[in-house]
Order: sequence, then C-alpha cells, then structure tokens
Amino acid sequence: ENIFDRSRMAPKTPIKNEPIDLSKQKGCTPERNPITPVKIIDRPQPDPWTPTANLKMLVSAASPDMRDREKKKELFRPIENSEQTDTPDSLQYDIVDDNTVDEFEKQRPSRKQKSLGLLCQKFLARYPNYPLSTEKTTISLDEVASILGVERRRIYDIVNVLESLHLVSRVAKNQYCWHGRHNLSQTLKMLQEAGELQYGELMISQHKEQDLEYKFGEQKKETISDSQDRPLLEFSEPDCTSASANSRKDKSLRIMSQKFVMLFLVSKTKIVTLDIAAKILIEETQDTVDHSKFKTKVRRLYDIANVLTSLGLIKKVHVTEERGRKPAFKWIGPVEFPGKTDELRGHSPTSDPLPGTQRGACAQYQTSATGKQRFTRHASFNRAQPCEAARRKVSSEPNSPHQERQDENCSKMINLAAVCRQKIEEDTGNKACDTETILNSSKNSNITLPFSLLPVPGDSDFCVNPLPQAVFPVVQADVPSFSLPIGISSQASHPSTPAASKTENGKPTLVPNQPFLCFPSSSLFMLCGGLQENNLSETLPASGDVGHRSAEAQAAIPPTGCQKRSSHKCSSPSAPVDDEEPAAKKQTLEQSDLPLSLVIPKKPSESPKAELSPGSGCSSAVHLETNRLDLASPAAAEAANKESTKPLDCQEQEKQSQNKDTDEPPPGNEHISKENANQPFQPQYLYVQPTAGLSSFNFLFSANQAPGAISLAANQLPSLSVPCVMVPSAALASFPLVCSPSFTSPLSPVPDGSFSAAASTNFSMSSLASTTPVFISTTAVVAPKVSPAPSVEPQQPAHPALHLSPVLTRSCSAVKLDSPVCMGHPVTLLKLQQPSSAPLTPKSIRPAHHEAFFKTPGSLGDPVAWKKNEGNQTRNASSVQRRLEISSTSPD
DNA sequence: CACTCCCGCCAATTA
DNA sequence: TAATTGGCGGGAGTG
Repeated sequence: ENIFDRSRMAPKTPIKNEPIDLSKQKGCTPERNPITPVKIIDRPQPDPWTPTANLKMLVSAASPDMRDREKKKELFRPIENSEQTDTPDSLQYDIVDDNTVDEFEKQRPSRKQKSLGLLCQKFLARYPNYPLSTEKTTISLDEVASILGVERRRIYDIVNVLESLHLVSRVAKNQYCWHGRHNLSQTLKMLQEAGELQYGELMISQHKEQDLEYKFGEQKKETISDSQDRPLLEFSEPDCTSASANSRKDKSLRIMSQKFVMLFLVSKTKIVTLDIAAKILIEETQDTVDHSKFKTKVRRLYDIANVLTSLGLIKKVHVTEERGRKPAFKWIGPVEFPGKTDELRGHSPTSDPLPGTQRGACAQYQTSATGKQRFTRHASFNRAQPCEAARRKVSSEPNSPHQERQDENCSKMINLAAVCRQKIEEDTGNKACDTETILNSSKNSNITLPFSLLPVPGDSDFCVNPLPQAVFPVVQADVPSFSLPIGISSQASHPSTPAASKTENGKPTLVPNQPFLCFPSSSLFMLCGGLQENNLSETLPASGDVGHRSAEAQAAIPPTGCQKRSSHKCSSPSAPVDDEEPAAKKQTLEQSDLPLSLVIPKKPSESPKAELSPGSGCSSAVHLETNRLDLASPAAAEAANKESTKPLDCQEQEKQSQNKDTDEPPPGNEHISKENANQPFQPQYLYVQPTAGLSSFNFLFSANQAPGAISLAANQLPSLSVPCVMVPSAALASFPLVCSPSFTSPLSPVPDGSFSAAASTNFSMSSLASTTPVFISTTAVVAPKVSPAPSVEPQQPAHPALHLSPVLTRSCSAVKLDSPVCMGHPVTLLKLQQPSSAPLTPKSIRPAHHEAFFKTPGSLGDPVAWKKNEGNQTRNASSVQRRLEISSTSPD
C-alpha cells in the first residue's frame, strides 16, 4: 500500500525517470522535488528496456504494485538527481519533452542515479551529523522511503549499515532513531579493537598476499569460526537499541558492515579489496566457501561500501598488485579514535571493552613488529582475553595457542605488511589512487584546511598533520581543549600566542593551535590538542635531539625504521613488560602504520598525507591516549607510537616551527576551529620518541585535558594523574621530567621499570609550576573518570565492555572519561600550563559533569559557558566560538 | 567481458 | 495472518 501511495506521490513529484512518466512529467518538471505535484500519470508503463523489463511489465499489468514500484523508482531518481545536479534534470526534461528517446536517455541516468550511494547521501542529508543530544530524531522508514522515492527495501540497506555504526538505532517497527556521528568514533574504536583481535594479523597479511590471508583465514576459522564473533560486533549494537530488535537477525548486512569496517581499521594500509574482504567475511561466517556465496558476499559488500562511501568513511580505489588491479576501498575516515562521547546509546560500555581489546591486539602486533616477539602480548592478552578471547572464540584453540600462532603470524605479517604496505601504497599512490584518496580524504575530513592553515608553510615541514580526523568526532580536538590551552597559555606564558615557544634547539613549538606538535629531531613529541606552546617546546628539546627520525630516514625506510623503533622501545623496556607491553605493542603497531605514511609522503603535500599518516597518527594518538588512560603507561606508549607515525608531519611542523619560531598562531587557530567544529576535544600528548638509538627510550605521554588542572591551582594537580608516561631512559634523563601518573589506580598497571616509575610519579602543581622542563600530567584519567564518567553518560552503564575483561572494563570506563567524548580530559602538559582541556564533545559533555571533570578554570568558572557550547555546538557550529569562549573562560 | 550493484522475490521475523 | 525485515542472487548497466 505504501508503495502505492508513494508511487503515486512519486510520480507527481519529480519524476524523471521513466520515459513515459517523464514525458508526462516533463511538463511538470519538477525536478526531483518530491513535493511537487506534478503529477499524474500513473501509467505504469513498462518500459521494456530489458528483457526483464518486459516480464516486469507483464507482471505489473497483473499487479499494480509492480507499477507502483516502477514509478517509485522513477521518482526516486529524481530525487537523486536533485542532489546531484539539477542541471541534468532539466536537461533531461527538455530532452524528454522532445523525444522518447530522450526520455530514454533520461532513464539512463537511472542506474547511477539510483545507486545506493546516492540514495544514502540523500538520506544522510536529511539528518545532521551531530544532532543535539537533546533532540532525538526519529526516522520513519516509510516516510523516508517515500520522500526519497525508493522502495523501502533500499532504506533497509542503508539503515542497516548505519545501524552497524550506531548512527541510527532501531526504536521500533519502522522507526529508527538518528544518532548522528557523535558516537561514531567510539563505535569505530570498538570495531578497531574487535577487528584487531579478530583480524589484525590477517589484514596485514592481506595486503601482502592473499595467500597469507587464506592462511590466516584458516586460522581464524579455527579460532573464531565456531562460535562466531558476532557477539563482539553485536555488543556494540545491542547497547544502542537494546531492545527489541537486535536479536536474531543481525545478520549479515549489519555484521558484515561492522566486519568490513573492522578490516579497514585493522588494515595498515587502510585499503581493503573486495575480494579479500569477501573471503574473510565468508570464512568467518562459514567454512564452506561457495563461489556463489562469494559473489553474493561481494554484492553485499558493494552495498555496504556504497553506504560507507556516502558517509565519507571509505572511498573506492583500485589496488594494483602484481596480479592485477582489483577493486578496493580505502578507509578515509578517522583512524584513531580518542574517545568520544557516547551519547545516545550508551556506548559507554562499549568503549570500555575496546580498550582492553585493543591492547591485546596491540600487544600481539607489537610482538610481531618487534620481530617477533615475544610475549608481551600474552600478558596483555590475558587481560583482554576474558572478553575477547572468550568471545572470539575460544573455541577451537585455547587462548594461548591462538595467541602464539597469531603472534608468530603477526610478526611475520607485520613485517610483510610493512613491505606490502609500502608496495601497496606506492602502487596505489602511483596509480593515483592514493592521490585521489588522499584528496578525498582531506575533503572528507576537512582536515586539510586546518592543516594547511596551521602550519603553513612553506616549509613545511611543519605541518600539522593532522587531523583529518578532526572532522570526525573522533577527533578530539575540542574547542574546549583548545580554549583551555589558550587560557592557560595566557596565564602561563603568553597570552595569546604562544606560538612559538620554542625551545632550546629551536624547536619551537608549535603551532598554537595545532593539535599536534612534532619535533623532528627530538625524540619527543608533543601532541597537544591545545598545544602547549612554550612548554612543549621546551620539553621537546630536552628530549630531543636525538637524531630522531630524520625525515630522510623515514622516507627511506619508514616502515622499518618505525617498527624498529617501536620494537626497540618495546623491547628495551620490555622488562617491565607486561603492563607496558600493551602499550609498546600498540606502539609498534602504530608504528607499523607509520611506515605507510612515510611511504606515502612521497606526495609532498602535507595535508594529503595527513590523511594516512597523520590521521592515523594523530588520531591514533588520541584515542590511544584515551585508552591508555586505563593502562596509563601503555597508553602513553601508544600515543608515542602514533606520533611516530606522524613523524613526517611532525618533522615538517617542527621545521617550520624552527624556522619560524613564532609560528603562526593564526593558522593554528583556524585549524582548530575546524577541528573543534567537528569534535570537541583533543587530547594533548606528549610524546617522546625513541629515536634512533634510544632503545631504552621511552616516551612520555600525557593526556590532556586537564582542564582544570591548570586552571585550578595546585590543588588540582594532585588530583591529576597522568595517563601515561614513558620515560625512557637516557634520553629523558637528560631532561627533567615530571610525571604524574595518577592513575589512580586501577588502571594502570604500570609496570615496571622506568616506565612504571615515571608513570607513577605524581607531582604537585607547584612542582610543575616550577618548571620542570618536562612535565606531564594527565589528569584525566583518574579523577575524571571517577566522577565524570558516570555523569557523562548514562549509557555507559549499558554494556560495558563486551569483550574486555573486568579490568579492562574499568579501564575502559576510565578511558571513556578520558576520551574526549565523554569528557574532557584534562591534561596538563608540560609545565603546567595548559590545560587543554578537553572539553569534550559537546554532546557528551554535559554541563555538570563535565565541569566537574574538567576543572578547567574555565569550566569551573563557567560551566554555563560550557554548556552553552555543548548544546549548541554540537555539530559544528561554532567550534571556534566555543573555543574562544572556553578559552576565555578558562583563563578566568 | 568484467565490474557494479539494482531490483525485487521471498523467507524469516514481528506485530 | 499481515506486515516488516532483510538475505540473496539474477541479471542489467557501465566501461
């Protein structure tokens, strides 16, 4: 019935499609507007374009429904067209009028016009990416279908994929609730974690060779297949909807979608070919792989890919391999997820799980990266296992076995992967895919602007990478955080611009607003959402020096170098291992990623690259951080790693900074604003990389956020905790570090060794103030977590970590807090100053809580302001404003 | 011909 | 039982 209505309606509307209709319609010309009344015509004419069509016609003759459908189809085309281009429509109309043939042509467009991707875009266009938390948008399938002029079936395809990413949740029959992308980062994070567990190795191998994949696949099967992983996947979802619906079906499209996304997230190259994905998905699901099944799977993947493409998460590329070219998709969405809020559905729980899982995964990876290695993973893994392992399936293999195998594989894979990656990237890049991709990505993310702005320059080097992700929620850079920093800066050092701070070597600092700062030479990196200006720079230098990763090195051997580094790091510290390991692993993993980025770099453009490397790096750092919070140290490590990824960018930035010492604050601001718009928070990190010789080296990591910390006075400090600090040895030794890890507890495990020590340390504000050369404190972790977390979102409670072990879970919760999303994480970087607060996502942040959490002066002082920001901004609006506001407040 | 992927039948679930 | 969901695969459109 619905159809009927629609169809009728539809015809009126725009209609463009069918010749017949068109002819009639043309008069109307409504273009696609559905609304238009146009007209009439109902005839069902069949257009026998194809043989099938004929059949259909016949059928339709018999049944009106068919007609309707056809009409609808037509209708929707218009709709589609509308989005795409009006012109065409007009043209079409004209043509139509003239001839049938023309009409025909019009129809033609149909196929593309009708594509699921377009349909999805239209669909998405109807809803805000970041709806206010308060508002809940319900989606009526019938309504949407009629509006878009498509069959309901199509809407299901879209909705199912969106649901898998938690962009929507099913409320009731025919009713879906639109959540927007607030939770996207979280969801992605989860998926990434889950993906790492499940596919981590595979992915890597994939890139290299399918063969490997197969192998892995087999392994996977063993591991996973029996029980199926679904649970993991499902976890996330259930949260949201809860209810009713999850059940049973969750099948394919949803699950496939999640798995597909996982593959991207796990993939170093971020490129997944359809055939590989299909194989993997099939394997998991079933042992038997039929050819037909494969085909079907691929079809489904196209469906999913179309939707994901519309979401700006992936883009189509062609991967050329030795064998030949294959259709593939490249992930252009956020790579890392700091934490985001979970608003609606209650993701919170999910977040928790993730962290844990990731760790496990990371650990594994590390091992491999390292060269094989070792063990660490186990420890971490174990932790994770409860959740994951169990889920995954413990079934066939006992944990350890799996792990072992995985490890081995992983290590191998990693190595290979690195190689592959390079190849791939090169290939792709050469082919242009990369280019495209990059460009696209930049577009998508919007990142570009920011970067470009920031850095500037010409030189270049400096670029901020970043943040492609900024756009995404994931990004964390929130305004708040920025603002905080600003405020801080003002307080602490310069009011406004801090821009360059600089430092000893001249590494200056930073770009005021940039989210990340990189110091090339020095082993240390600072990432700051807000940036810390001076402080950072100082720190850096200290550590710095190190030969670090010179650009050259990177360029030349990026992957390897990176990995090695990571490995070194890991290994050296290894003693401490267990706890730390995870971090280390992560690092390695990330590092592995780095290589890619490095490779890519060939393209000079900063921004573009950013997409890969930067994005990954940055984002990763962020999210890591978040995660880390739990673990604390580990997290830091990851962060560090991630940074490593960015080295290029960083370096560039650094250079610029150096060159310019002063840098350009303005740019920073700009980029910030953008970022802010997208997301609220950015974590700040301090990262120390081990460079070349620093095997012993560790990194420092600070999560940021600490809004309050700074602002508050010393008092707060105590409360602060540092999520992660890695102190390496020697390198750091040279300069003073202060870390406050306050992890309070639980989380961190800090392990041993230097790391732990560092981590554990607490410091008081005063001390900080004093100026230690390096100071890192993260508040966020503990304190925030405690109070804030809950406040943040009710949802959290929902499902904690699916996979994670209890411990993890906790951590997760903590993390969540940390995560930008949830709340700000206050972090303080170096010397006190900055708080970068983390404001969090607007949504996520809810006034009260956040305020509490953040302690940023501003926040404290002006909760209201925050609220305001949050509320309004949710989406974008004024990210900048927010920042400003915040900043202003913070200073206060 | 290969790649995409639209279309819609029809089974599984729900209401 | 009717309606809603959604798996699935034929085969059309595109290059």
